[in-house]
Amino acid sequence: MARTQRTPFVILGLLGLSGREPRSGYEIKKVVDNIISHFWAESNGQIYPVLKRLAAQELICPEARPAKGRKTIRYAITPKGQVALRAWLAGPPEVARPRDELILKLFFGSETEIPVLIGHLQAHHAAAEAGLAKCKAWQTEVGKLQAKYSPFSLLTLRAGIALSEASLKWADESIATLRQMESGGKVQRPPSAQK
Amino acid sequence: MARTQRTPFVILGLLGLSGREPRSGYEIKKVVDNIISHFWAESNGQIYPVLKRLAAQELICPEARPAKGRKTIRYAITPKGQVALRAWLAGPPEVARPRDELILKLFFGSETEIPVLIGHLQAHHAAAEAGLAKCKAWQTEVGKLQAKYSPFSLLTLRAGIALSEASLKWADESIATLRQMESGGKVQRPPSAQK
DNA sequence: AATTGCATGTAAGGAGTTACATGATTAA
DNA sequence: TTAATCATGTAACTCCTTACATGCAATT
Repeated sequence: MARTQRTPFVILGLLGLSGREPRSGYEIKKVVDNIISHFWAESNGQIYPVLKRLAAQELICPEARPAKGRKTIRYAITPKGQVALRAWLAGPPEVARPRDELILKLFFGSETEIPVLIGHLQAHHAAAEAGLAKCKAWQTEVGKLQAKYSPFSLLTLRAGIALSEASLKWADESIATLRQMESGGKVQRPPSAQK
Repeated sequence: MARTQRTPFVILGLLGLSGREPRSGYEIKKVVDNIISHFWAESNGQIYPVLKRLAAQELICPEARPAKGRKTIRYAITPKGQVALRAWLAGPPEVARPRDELILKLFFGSETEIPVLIGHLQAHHAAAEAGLAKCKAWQTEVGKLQAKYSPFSLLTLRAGIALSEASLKWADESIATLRQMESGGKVQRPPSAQK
């Protein structure tokens, strides 16, 4: 009985955001990818069916005017939908079951050649750096257009930045440790970089 | 066609670890829960079927002697299994699709009362602190028994510690920011705590 | 004698992904 | 005209979890 579905609440949340402008599935997908991609992902195969279900439950409501030109269905959140959203938001956030493949491969490092591990870490480093840059760019963007964005998005961006930076630093240290191990130095313990 | 299953490789990896002592499903589950729980989780409903499949593929091999007393089936990794494990370890680690429910609820914070958000953050803080303590305890344990543990486990513990600490610090700052917002201060931006 | 821990497993069910299908509209 | 983008949707498939079932052994 897998964890209960979160997609409905992502949709309700986004439709409830500033202005409460009705949005189509396509637009929701774009917002997810562009704005909250550093902590959330959704696929179309999930969005469209949920959209229909939410409409059937009257938590969202398809826009009356059929939007001349393209065939787009924009949905708006209903009062009932807002109630459901708020109830969910008030509940304790479920903690994701940890599953970090990079760490796992590192843990089994004795079965691998060190340069391979260093490669994995470098790839992770690059990805984290890209993510960090994106968060920082967003941060200045949000800082400028404070009218458009909620102050809460700054909180979440800070999370992305803090975690990315920590991860980056750890990757650097780990690469250094692995290089030492490789060059014969029997380093049994990574240098304690803590204060 | 969901992401390919990682459980087989967790099992192969653990069976391939120091000593290559054969282990039962029950023991594997305990090792996962006790030693790598800060970055990986497995359920019995996954372990036992995979164990059978791996045995059928001859990547692992059930122990000959039936272990008098209890009915336990211990498996050892085969040479073929080691090849499979190494091939997987050498491949690029897949990055998990991000899905952080705490951050999501924070992002939709305008639909919630601030004290509720603070509660979420405090719960997260407590959990992160517990995780951090566990990693640190393990770190000293591994440091003492260096013969028993690989130096790679120190690398992964450092990851757990670094990430927990960053998360903890972020949570503290966020709680402070929310308190300011609550007490009327129109704080539009969290205090930039970066150097 | 009863409870706890050891130990292996199965059944049901949902979440979520990838990949494909379909078609309209706009820009080159 | 061709390609890219807009836009919605479905099908297949699998991972994974929860919950239950079963029984032996050791302890209290």
